[in-house]
Amino acid sequence: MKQDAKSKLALNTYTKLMRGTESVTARVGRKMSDAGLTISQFGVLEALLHKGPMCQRDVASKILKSTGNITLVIDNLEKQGLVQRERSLEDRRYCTVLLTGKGRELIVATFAEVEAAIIAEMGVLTDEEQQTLGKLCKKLGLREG
Amino acid sequence: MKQDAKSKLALNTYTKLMRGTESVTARVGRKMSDAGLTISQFGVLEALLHKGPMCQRDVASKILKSTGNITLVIDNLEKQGLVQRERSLEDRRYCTVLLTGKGRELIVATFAEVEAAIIAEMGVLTDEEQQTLGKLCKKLGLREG
DNA sequence: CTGAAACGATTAAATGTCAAACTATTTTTT
DNA sequence: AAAAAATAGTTTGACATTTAATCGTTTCAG
Repeated sequence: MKQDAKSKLALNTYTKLMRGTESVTARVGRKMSDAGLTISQFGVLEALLHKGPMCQRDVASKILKSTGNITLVIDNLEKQGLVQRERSLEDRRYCTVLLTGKGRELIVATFAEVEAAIIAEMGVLTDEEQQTLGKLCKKLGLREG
Repeated sequence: MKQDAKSKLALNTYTKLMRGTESVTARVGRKMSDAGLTISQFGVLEALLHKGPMCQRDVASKILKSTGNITLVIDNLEKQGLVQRERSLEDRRYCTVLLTGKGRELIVATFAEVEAAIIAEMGVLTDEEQQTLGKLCKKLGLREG
């Protein structure tokens, strides 16, 4: 294949990857916003649900956002009574963040919705296609830079 | 395959898709921020470069953002002297947005950088893999909802 | 033990994002 | 032609995001 055609293929593939992903993200994201949650808020609650209480730094690394960001997201979740901060007694630099009852209820229900939406989205691909897609995406993500 | 395993596969594929795409986006996006442009700003300039002057509504639909958003992005580009607004004379509701010389220079150079980065990113996949990835992503994006 | 370095969290400033309300202009209806 | 509907753009308010600066706390080295 000529270099020029190779470039076109690469750009074309990139575009399809972006469009497809955005499209899926938008539809799955709607389940979150239907529940009154942003994607980040959902991510925080989901991490707390599945990994248990943790400090803000760990939350940040779990959802791949900056710590400055997490402060605000948790502020907003706290205002809504979905999570609670507890300053650690042993090391007062740490804030442990934990779900409230209300928060747990909401994230359990919303997670189920989101999970179903993801399964529906991926359902347009056969199992084999999904495996292939996963493999290719993993390859793309590898060279962490 | 059992339903449970099917669900796991779907969630797993979704995660890989998101991670891989984020990873690529971050690295390609660095070329834009190196040039002092945000992703949105790049998108606007690129549209103007390749499609020629257009009104804000068309810019918005081209980069898939809300019109309220575009107003601000173009405000910021205008402040930097990269684009220029011209109120249409026939229909005064329309603003035609066009590149300045400075804007054209910047986007031509930056686009080349970004294009090279994309080609490099996709280069970890063989041509055949790229074709497969493109096809699968297209399938995922289809059911516009 | 004390000062320096490291670390977790917070804050601030710049930009982006959307949705919704609003303005100005044009087109359509009656 | 006047009223109503549609359209392009702007503004506003709430949230997100990053980077960099700052605050308070803890650890560690001398």
